[in-house]
Amino acid sequence: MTFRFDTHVQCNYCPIRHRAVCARCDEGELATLNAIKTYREFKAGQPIMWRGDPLEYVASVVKGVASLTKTLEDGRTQMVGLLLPSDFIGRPGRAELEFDVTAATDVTLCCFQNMAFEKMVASTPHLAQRLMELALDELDAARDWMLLLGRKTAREKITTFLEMLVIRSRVDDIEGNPQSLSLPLTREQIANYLGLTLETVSRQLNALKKEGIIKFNDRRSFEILDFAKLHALTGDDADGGMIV
Amino acid sequence: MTFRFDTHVQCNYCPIRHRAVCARCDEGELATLNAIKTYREFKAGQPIMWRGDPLEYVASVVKGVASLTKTLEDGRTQMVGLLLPSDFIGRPGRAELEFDVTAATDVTLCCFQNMAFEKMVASTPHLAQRLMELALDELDAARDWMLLLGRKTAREKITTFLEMLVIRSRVDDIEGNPQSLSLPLTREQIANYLGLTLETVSRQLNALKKEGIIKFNDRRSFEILDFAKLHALTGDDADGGMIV
DNA sequence: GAACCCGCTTGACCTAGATCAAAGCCAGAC
DNA sequence: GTCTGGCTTTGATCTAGGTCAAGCGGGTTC
Repeated sequence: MTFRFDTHVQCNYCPIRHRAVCARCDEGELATLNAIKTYREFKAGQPIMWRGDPLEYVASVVKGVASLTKTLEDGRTQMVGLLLPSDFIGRPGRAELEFDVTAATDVTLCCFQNMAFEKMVASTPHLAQRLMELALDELDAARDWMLLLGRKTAREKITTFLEMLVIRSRVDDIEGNPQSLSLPLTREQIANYLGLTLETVSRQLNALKKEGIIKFNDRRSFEILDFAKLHALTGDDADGGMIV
Repeated sequence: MTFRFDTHVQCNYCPIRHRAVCARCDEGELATLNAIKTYREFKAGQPIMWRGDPLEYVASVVKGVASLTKTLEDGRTQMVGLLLPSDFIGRPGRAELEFDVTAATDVTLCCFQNMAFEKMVASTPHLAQRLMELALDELDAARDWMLLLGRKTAREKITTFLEMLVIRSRVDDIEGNPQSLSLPLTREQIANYLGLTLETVSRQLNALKKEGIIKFNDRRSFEILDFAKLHALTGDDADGGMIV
């Protein structure tokens, strides 16, 4: 089944219905949300929100990939989060963002006007709870990434990143080919996510290809040929908190 | 005024009363919390909680400094958080921790038995709200640190760290000498926080001393001699999100 | 007060990854 | 078809910070 998000899709048919901020809402709550939501589309590369802007709406990512980035005065940038479908943009009780949000691929958002949403959170424990869960998930992810940025080698960073894509996509593409994955970022974006340069990313990726661990179909999609070897290169322990 | 935390201090006299998880609680709510709280003390270096342990209690740091650390299988470790007075340990709705918590200095905690606390959160919006705020604060801090770990130079890392100590201590030591700051971590701990080696930390610190930007009183306390120069070395923009 | 330990400093050297530079490879525009 | 511009690859070189190693307080123990 495919959807067109430029129309007002019913929540029941929404692909992220059971994982997004609305996951725990009952039919009544959903109806209320449904009334205040609007879809917005962004082309790859388009800015979604800027750091410091007043936060007019909050949103769930329905489709596509968005990135959160921070920048130093001289232009060095670091991605501080990658938003995949069902992830949430916006922070309850905060007036503005601490980073830029950009569409990495074409993105569809399910947006809620901020004030209305806040009001609804205050009176809907199901929403408040879920928001807390999502915030804690992000915090865990941020801390895993701190370990990666501070202590992992280039090789470990790349393999950890690829493994994360596999794990997240297993959840996401229910019907899709589980082997062939899309690489939603350019080499430069990957570099900014991993705290590397784009040259190092390119070299590592091609080295993994030569070693028969991964294979590219085209430049933006790849397959894992040897998952065990990939995992062994991440530096994480065998069980490692990641549930596969 | 000084307190002895081995006795059951009244919340009203608690030094972190207005910033900790209980900040928004009214008198009645405070009484309930007061009834279920206990103080615990830890000597510097002692483990407070281990990763993967079931979370028996949650706590506020009343006094001292605790660290959150993650470790790779080969022993490389990265600090993923530094808990100063009023910071909270534990995560609502989560059964276990994703990292180790260790006392960096002597630490006093105000502990709440987990189940009782959870129950109280569910029925006390003041607590739930404050918990959410604290989680988002931690998330912001984690993301600032991701930028530091991924993109800053050793010099920038050290100066950012020192600046953070100054800013946090301005809030903390209301009556203390604002100039002389305690350095609550060893060189090795600082290195683990900044994604460096202890040798590099030592060299950078001594270089800053030679340049007349900081000065050591003894190995564990220092003064900032030139705050403007210090800030200029952090790589952050002039306004930079940090409110000083 | 000698021995020891632990955290720290300092020096010499090395390497992973950055930097600089030059092609190669599409995909879309005209 | 070919031009153009944005990615990507690949090579040569450089360097910040890591690694290894030796020594230095100064606080505690016996």
